[in-house]
Amino acid sequence: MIVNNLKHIALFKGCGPAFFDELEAHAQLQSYQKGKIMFINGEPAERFYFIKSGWVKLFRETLDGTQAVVDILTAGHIFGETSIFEDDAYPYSAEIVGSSQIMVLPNSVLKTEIENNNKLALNMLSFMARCRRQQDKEIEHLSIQNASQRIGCFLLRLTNQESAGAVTIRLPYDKTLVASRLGMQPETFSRALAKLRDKTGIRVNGATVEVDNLEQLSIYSCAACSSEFPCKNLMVAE
Amino acid sequence: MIVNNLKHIALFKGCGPAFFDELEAHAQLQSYQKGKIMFINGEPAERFYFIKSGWVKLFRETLDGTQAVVDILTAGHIFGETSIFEDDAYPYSAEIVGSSQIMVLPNSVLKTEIENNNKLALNMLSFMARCRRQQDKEIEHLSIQNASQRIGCFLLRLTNQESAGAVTIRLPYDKTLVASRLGMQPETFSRALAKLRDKTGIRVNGATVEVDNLEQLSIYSCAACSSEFPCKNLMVAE
DNA sequence: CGAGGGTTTGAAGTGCATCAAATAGTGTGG
DNA sequence: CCACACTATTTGATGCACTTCAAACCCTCG
Repeated sequence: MIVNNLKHIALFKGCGPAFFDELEAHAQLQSYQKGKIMFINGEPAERFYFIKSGWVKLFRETLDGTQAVVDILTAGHIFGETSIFEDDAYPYSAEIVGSSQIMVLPNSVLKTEIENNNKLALNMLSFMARCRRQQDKEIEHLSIQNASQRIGCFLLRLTNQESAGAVTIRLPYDKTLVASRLGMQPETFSRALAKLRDKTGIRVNGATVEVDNLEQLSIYSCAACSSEFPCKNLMVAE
Repeated sequence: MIVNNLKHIALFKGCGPAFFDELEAHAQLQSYQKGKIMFINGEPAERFYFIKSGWVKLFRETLDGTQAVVDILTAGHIFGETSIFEDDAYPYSAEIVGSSQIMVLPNSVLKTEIENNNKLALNMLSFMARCRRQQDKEIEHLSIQNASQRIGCFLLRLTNQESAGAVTIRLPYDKTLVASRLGMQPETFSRALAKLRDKTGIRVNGATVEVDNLEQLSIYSCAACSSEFPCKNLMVAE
């Protein structure tokens, strides 16, 4: 079954075989190239999507063309599903930013199942609660962290929190894209990363960042954050 | 019954009398003075709260004491309820900012009911979806609107969208508090409001703002917003 | 009337954006 | 394998928006 991947994500834990059969009946696995727009903000939302591989950017844009990046997702994440609670319209636009394999699924099946299967409704609630918490943090960071600290925080989220000592981090996508994800200009990103390097002793080489002392990075970045120390992982993995 | 107010809010539509009886059995109606801290971020979350009257500020603060205001709520809103999906810990702190009458209720009853009553779970999902959408907007505004535009947007949300012509708006609380709600300093608020006045022809007198031409205000404020024009109401009323 | 908080104003500094241009890196066809 | 085109990234110079610190002003309330 092509929907097998879905069986392992937390959101669908506790859903019966009938549900997966129904999904399978309408599922399509597709490949998309960088630049492809999956849907745009406000469009009627008939489908949700599961990312098997690749990268997807969620964003909104104003009349004058300025973009606000909502999130950038990768393998294992779903998107477009929340629209079933919001007038069946997508609350953001989605664009492929790295060639992706994506499973296309009907929202109607999900909606029906949520209405009838309380377990799924509860999973969905936990999921949404985690998203809200993440968004809360996002708001906090935008208002009280400076550019360098936001980058540091971003790097910390890329490490597996467990590793205490030295780590090597690879930026998952373009620096320009990271910049937009963090709500700053590419030029600012470049300068702020250089400043972070000077302040915390990290070494930057292209998309590779080496950190000898995670704690020092944490002290600098998390100074302006309400999170417990050290920073809890903010990723909403599925 | 003191919980009668709860019967009319959208979240609890479809809940049976047994649920309200159970709530009633543990409900307390209390009065609190300005300055009272209801709970702090991270504390075990045993209760949720319904505001009968007054104003409550939700916020988080960093080690160095900087505050990030999450939201400011008034009569008809509930808070502290999302913690039941988040390790039973409050995700923010709550402080009374205007003397309030508040109904104190046990989270356990709510949790049990959500687990057993699918209708309530679905209501909760809609509610959370609306909150997420609001937060999305919040993030967008912080990153692409300037101070004056954020104030204009805030004023527009205080009007009842219907009224097309001239309106008189009263700021619901301190200018200092409005400033923090919008993520700016009181000084910046003062100057940005003056700028907004010059740009849109509104008249400001203490806490009273008179708008002759809502559209002009809307054009100025919503230029940097992805919302449909004019701005949809963002309040998450209950 | 005087104390104290809220609000405004002034002056100076900081951080980020913007515009412009140089540099590095990548993929292309010859 | 090189030259070229194109994009990503960095660097420099400048301006604007917001913050910060300081002080004045205003308003309310005892």
